[in-house]
Amino acid sequence: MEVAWLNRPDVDLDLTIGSSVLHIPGRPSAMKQDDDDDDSRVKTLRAELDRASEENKRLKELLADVVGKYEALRGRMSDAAVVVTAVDDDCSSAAAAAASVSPATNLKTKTVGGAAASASDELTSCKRAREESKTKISKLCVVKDGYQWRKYGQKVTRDNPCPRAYFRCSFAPSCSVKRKVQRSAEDTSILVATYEGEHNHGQSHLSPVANKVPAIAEGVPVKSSKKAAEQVGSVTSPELRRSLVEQMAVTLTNNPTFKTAVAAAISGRMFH
DNA sequence: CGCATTTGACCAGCGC
DNA sequence: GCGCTGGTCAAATGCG
Repeated sequence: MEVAWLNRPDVDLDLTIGSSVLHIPGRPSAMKQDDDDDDSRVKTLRAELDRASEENKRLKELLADVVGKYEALRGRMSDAAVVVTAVDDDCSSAAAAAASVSPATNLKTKTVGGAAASASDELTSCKRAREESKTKISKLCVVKDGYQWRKYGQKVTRDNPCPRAYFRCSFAPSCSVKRKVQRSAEDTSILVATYEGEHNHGQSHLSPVANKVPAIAEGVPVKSSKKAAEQVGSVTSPELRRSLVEQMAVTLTNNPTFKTAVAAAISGRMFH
């Protein structure tokens, strides 16, 4: 959209009227009385015109300001559209496993389409916040990596005030994989996940290899722990990385909640 | 009523 | 041996 009329040549906003406008050439100056009257009238008119010019100037500045803000807003709208599009399109190049920035109402563990989403300690501890504002989009990420996790413990560790949650894979009773999830001490918006062990069973909707990048699977920029780093290190080949990216892309593309959440988050940033 | 989560208690490893 | 810390257990609790 464009404020086209602003640039039209037939619309001239400059209403400044110079003193010459009031000059009446060739007028006889003999009649003193009339001259005095004229002088006072001229002064009055000039003063009025000065006021009008002043107001015009102010209005012009105001309009310029509004147009500037409009253009800025338009630019941000474009950027937002690019982001959404990127999520939509670049899903084909995103990382492995399902990760979703979800509305808080999805925080509780649910089984969806055979895959399970496990909530971390932080997620469950924020139930109150969820109840307080169900319409707000949470910054928290619902963990969704294709496996079913069962929480079996929680502990506050020494180096981090945020509690650490312990999960076991409940997809198969014999599976010994464990997962630890803890909010980063430096940035509480970051969830750090650590995986231990290997799944000895198939995955519900993702290939087992996706599980080897737990950090990415959490949908958060993870500061990899030693063990997680070891596991991530096992998928450093470009082919494998590409594969993981494609898998995550598909998952995100098919996740309407993710799209909605991203759009809501963007609009929330724009108007606050 | 069944299942998942919560949470305090317990255990093991490690450093002093 | 003691204390600290991380990890696990299991009874209690909540929810659908």
